[in-house]
Order: sequence, then structure tokens, then C-alpha cells
Amino acid sequence: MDQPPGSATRQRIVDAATVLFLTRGYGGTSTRDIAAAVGIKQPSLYAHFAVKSDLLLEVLLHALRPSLEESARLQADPTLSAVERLSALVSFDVRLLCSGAANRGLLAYLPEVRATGVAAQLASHQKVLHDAYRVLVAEVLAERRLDGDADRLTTSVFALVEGTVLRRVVDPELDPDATAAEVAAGALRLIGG
Amino acid sequence: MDQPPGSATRQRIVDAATVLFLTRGYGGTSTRDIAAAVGIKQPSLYAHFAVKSDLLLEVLLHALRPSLEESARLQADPTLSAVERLSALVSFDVRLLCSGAANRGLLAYLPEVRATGVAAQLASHQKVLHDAYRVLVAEVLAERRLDGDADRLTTSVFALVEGTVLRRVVDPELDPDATAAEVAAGALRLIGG
DNA sequence: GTCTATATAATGATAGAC
DNA sequence: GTCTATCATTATATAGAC
Repeated sequence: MDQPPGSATRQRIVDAATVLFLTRGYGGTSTRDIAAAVGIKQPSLYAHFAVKSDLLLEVLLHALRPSLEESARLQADPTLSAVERLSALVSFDVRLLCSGAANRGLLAYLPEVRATGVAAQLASHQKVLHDAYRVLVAEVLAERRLDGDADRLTTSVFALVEGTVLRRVVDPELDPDATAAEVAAGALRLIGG
Repeated sequence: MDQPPGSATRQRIVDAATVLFLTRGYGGTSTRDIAAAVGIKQPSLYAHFAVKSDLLLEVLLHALRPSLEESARLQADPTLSAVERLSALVSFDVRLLCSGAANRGLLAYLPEVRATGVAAQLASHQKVLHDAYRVLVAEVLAERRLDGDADRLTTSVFALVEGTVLRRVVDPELDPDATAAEVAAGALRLIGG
């Protein structure tokens, strides 16, 4: 095993912080807690991140990355219909939101994300994903020759998908595949038909 | 003006804490911050709440109360059809989630709610509201002679309603009436028809 | 019920050796 | 890049006077 660029420790810090922020909250997680989970001493964190909120930003970007990559991949796929591409993106995102040890989707909605100013640094990345949803919704409307306000429908679809985050808070055992299928079907019903 | 039972100061503490928890997070809000917002000294808080997490519980119960009262009122109203009662409850809740200075609906999803053990004390109250939704969804299915899994549909409807919370995080100017109408219509589409 | 004063512990972050 | 040692600050909560 050779060392990944930026060192593997940095990624282990991000992973540990993700779980801790979601279980104890950002303010309830001390830099000592994070260091202990990684197996290093607290001041060693500052060799990787200048301040605690920089770590929060990295955690957020890392949680958003898979969705951004999948949406880019799907938008460029000519073998799928619009309905198939939207369904695939919704399913992917919902499955992602239901999977893994921690409810990563909740991260972006923590109050500290806005209080620390990290939200502003994250906004452009979130906009890319939201735009991908809007494009797909508009394409579904066109493909099915439906009337409908694409912008409003997009926010509804997005709310339904992101609602998965809140469902998982209440029910941590939420089944990824069943929920993905259910939300994907719900999204199409929301658009009309 | 005479003094309300339990003193008016207690309620002012709850109101101040609600706003602060939602803007800075629970761990990011000190008891000094709360006291300063109310205009008292920090130790005076402990004449009203034994520990900080007791204040969090009261904040949560206070945020949930209007929905519980409205759902009880609607379930007992014989002048409305099932569709009208479900629409009214969804509209009421969404309007509530969109109104007021703070995004109170987000409170229940803060990590600290579970970390402090407050979630367990809140669960029975949340169940009452969720059950009200389930009853109304089942009645709509019966009224419209639709086939459908009431439990699954209830969770979808609930997710759509609660998704409003996340939308308001991103867009604090979310219009209460327009969003309520949109979500209520979406809920009926989710159920079928 | 509010105050002053304080105990006790934990916090984020820095300095400097290796 | 990690460590030990430490600083300055802030935290929750208590004691006791009024």
C-alpha cells in the first residue's frame, strides 16, 4: 500500500468527524474526540486543518461528491430516456442517503453550517446538483408532453428526495432499495401522469 | 396584564433558546447566550431548568404543540371530508413550518436531540402526530376507493411535508401559503388519483 | 426568582522539540 | 506529521445572599 495524495490520515479524520458531527453535533464534538477516534493527539489535527470549521467544510464536500459525480455521468448518458435518467438519479441519491454508517445527508442542514459561514462555500456545489435535477425534470416534462412548472416541480421532487434524510433520522434501519424505488416512483407521480 | 402560570420569563427563555439553537446550534449556544437574549444573568436560568438539555426538551415540545392541537381538532371535525381534513392538516403544518422567525421544524432533527436522550422523551408526542396522518391517509383511501398501502403512503406524505423544513433552510423566504398549497396538492397526488 | 461569586472542567488553538 | 506542554477562554453548574 502506498500513501494516497494528501495522506490517508486526512481522510480518516474526515470520516471520523462525519460520524461524530452527526451523532453528537458539531459543537458537541471536540477536536479531542475526533483525534481520539483517529488514534492521534488533538494538536496533530492542525497539521491537516487550520481551524475546526475547515474540517466541517471538507466533511460536507466529501458527502456531496458522489451525487455530483453520478448526476454528471447520467446527464451525459444518451442510452437512457429522461424518465430513466431522473429515476436513476433519484434512486442513486436516496440509496446513498440510506446507506453507510452515518446519515450524511443531514450534515448540510446543521445550524453550524450556516453559523460558521461554511454554507456560502458549499453553495456553488449544491447548485450544480439542484440544476441537474431541474434539467432532468424539464426533460421529463418535454418527453411526456406534460404541462407543468419545471422549477416548482423540481423543488417538490428535491424536497421528496431530501425528505429521506429526515426519515432516516427517525428510522435508522430505512431500507435503501425499497426506499429508493418508492421515492423514485413518487417523484414521477409528483411531476404528473 | 397578570402573570401567566409558570412565569412569563420561562416562556421568554424557551423562545430565545429556540432561535439560538437554530442559528448557532445547540452546542454552539451557551447558557450565557440565552440568558443575555432574555436579559437575565446566566445562573438565573437554573431557577427554571435543572440542566441545559431540559430546556432543549421544552423547546421541542413547544414547537410540536400547535400541530398536535390542530390534528386533534381536525380529526374530530365531522363537517369535512377526509380529503379536506388531510389537506387542512398538511396545509396547517406546512404553513407553520414556513412561518415565524425561526425554522422550528428543524429542531427535532438536530443531532443533540438524540445525543442528549431528549429524543426518547419526545417520541410519544411525535407518534401522536404521525398516527393522525396515518388515520387521515387511510380515510382518504377509503373515501376515494383507492388501493394503496396506507402505512407506506403515510411515510411518503410525511416526508413530503417535513421536506419543507429542509427547503426553508435553503430558502428562508419560502412563501407559507404557496408552499402549503403546493405540498397539499402534492400529498394528494402521492396517495393516488 | 434573581443576583454575585466561584468551582471545576473542557474547549480551540499555538509553540517548539523530534 | 506527530508529539508534549501549555495558554487563554469559555463552558455548565452550584452556593449562598437578598
